[in-house]
Amino acid sequence: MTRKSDPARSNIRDVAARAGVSAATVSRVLGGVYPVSQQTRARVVRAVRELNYVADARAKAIAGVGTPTLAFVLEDITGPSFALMAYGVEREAARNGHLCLVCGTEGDVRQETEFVEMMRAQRAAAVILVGGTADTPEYRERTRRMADLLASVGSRLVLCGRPPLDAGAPVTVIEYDNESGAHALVAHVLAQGHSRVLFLGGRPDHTTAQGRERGYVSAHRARGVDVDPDLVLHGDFTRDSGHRLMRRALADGLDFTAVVAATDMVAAGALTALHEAGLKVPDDVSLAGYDDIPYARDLYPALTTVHVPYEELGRVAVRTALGRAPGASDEHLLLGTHVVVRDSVKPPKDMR
Amino acid sequence: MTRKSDPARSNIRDVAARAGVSAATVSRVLGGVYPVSQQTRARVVRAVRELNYVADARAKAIAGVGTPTLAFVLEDITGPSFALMAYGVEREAARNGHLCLVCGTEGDVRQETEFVEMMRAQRAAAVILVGGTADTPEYRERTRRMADLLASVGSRLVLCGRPPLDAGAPVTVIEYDNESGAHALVAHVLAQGHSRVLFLGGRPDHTTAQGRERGYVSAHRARGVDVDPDLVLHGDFTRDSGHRLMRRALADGLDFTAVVAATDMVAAGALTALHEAGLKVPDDVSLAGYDDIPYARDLYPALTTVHVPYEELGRVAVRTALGRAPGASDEHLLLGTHVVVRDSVKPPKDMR
DNA sequence: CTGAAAGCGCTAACAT
DNA sequence: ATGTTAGCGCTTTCAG
Repeated sequence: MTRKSDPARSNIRDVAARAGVSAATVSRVLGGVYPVSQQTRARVVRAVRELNYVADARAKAIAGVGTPTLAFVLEDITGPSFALMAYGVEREAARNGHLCLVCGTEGDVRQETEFVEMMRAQRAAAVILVGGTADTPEYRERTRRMADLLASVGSRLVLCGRPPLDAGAPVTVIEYDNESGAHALVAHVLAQGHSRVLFLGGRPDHTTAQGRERGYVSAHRARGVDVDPDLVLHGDFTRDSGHRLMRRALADGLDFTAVVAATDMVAAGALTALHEAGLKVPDDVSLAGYDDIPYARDLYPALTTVHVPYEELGRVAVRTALGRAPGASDEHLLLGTHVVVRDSVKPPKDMR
Repeated sequence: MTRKSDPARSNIRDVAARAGVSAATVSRVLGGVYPVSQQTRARVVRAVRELNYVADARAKAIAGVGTPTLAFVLEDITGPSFALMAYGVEREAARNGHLCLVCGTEGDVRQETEFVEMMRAQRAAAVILVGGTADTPEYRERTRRMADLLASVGSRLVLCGRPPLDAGAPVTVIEYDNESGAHALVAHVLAQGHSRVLFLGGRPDHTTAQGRERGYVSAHRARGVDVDPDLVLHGDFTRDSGHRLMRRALADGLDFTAVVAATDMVAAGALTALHEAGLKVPDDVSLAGYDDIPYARDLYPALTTVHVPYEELGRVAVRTALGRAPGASDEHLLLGTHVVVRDSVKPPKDMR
């Protein structure tokens, strides 16, 4: 028995039949600009309406005229900075008539690899991978392979805030400048007169965390103040990590007058711990964050932090991805950041 | 000239040729379970690897074996509660082997309609529409039409936190209980001894806002305290709205000892305004929010609010959507909420 | 201006 | 176990 399709779903031939024309004609009137007589066009349009017909986008795709698709692969869309990027990506994709697929990986390499392979099968125009990771040989190899595979089907890999690959890989990498952002921020804190500033960092092998930590160190060096290794703590980029680290620092009786957190979320956790300990910010201790997530200014006190143009990052990612030839070799963009001064950093007590 | 495809992209026939078998055989070994001799299988697998072949998912789709897709349409993925739902939707979609398309509408009806039509063309398994709106006849009509159109291609519309349609529409609607959540919250506030509680509401025609406002009113009624109409203000669900409304209330010299905001974002804005005015929460005035977004507990003081199971909402949405027959008529789920007591609500001064 | 037919890349029924 | 042949739903030559 020939697989007769569901009577509800009408296809181009149903429309053609109802309009008394050929499928080719229907395709033409729907296509837009091909010359068709008023008569026929009207009949076809009518049939289309009566049948509520829409051409199957997948069929169009394989015939070469589909809606292009873009994929956005990230760890967890719930993080405010990721959400901002997702927003940028989606908006820019829509602006360019692209559909936008999202995939969460929970930081799991297997899921990431599987998703990318699916996107390759989907013939996605580009796959945007976001979020820092450890920059290991394994990472480079695996990612290089994904880039090549994607390129082989005419797609393109975009790395956003991820370590770049070896030269020649068919990828676009877009980063924001973690090191100089952190440098500027810490310089600001030091300039207020602090000399013992606690750093609440991320995973030691995570490139984003590393960049920010380098900025912390270089700012000290630039000002000629030593960094006390005891003052740099490691955790991850979550609120809970900030909370835990801060409590521990307090319990350990660490000596500091300011704290710089690797992300605003970490700062939020730290702030709560500080409050719990009965410490006032910025009167007793200054606090700064990083990312400038929307909630930063609603913390109390409003958080001094580094603004990262996440939404723009997302937009740029799709723009350059779509602008590039698929097989083109690597390209590297670095977006700037700037510190935004709010109320959480003040000179230390003994300087007032 | 026959449209010879890009030599880089290899198709099933290239693989077949290289392995010295027919396309059908390749399809079979890739398909998995169909009997193929070890010999052939090995050769095919080899050819596949050498060519980095992946079957075109769109072609598979029209042949009837594609990866199903799910669409998530929302106003702005940047809002924390939306992000949470998006997370739930994406995770549950992935768990079920579905791809997840997201579309932002910026609250624009035109964009929404266009997206839904695109999804119909994509033959998405389901389209999940989220976020309250005004429940007008226009809304019902337009949405009913979308539901019918979707149903006509075997897809299904899911309304999440949106006003339900008239009976018989092929939709699934999943709501969270705004009214009783607000009722419980306001009852809690009143129970602390407050009798003049300011309500920072949303758009008067917005169903979510209405539900929460009804809860505010009914809680008063239940306790036999009159609501002063001057104490219910309208804005929208943003942080800025909360800030503005709160400032105005203060400037106008409104008399109240507690404020209940229609969302946590509104509460965050209000809290900032309160701080700016030198008022202490909860010592001078109590404050409560709604939604229990992740940042609620990092506000200072930690915000008493109503927990809405947003992630679960997303998961339930896809589960029921996928579980339902496409043309099935309406179904209505109501998810419960509960108040989470933190530090921002205390008895009023004169009660201590 | 319109239709017949070939093709896009894949799968499945039908033969061997 | 494998190849041949129809499809799937659409677009686009190629002929009129």
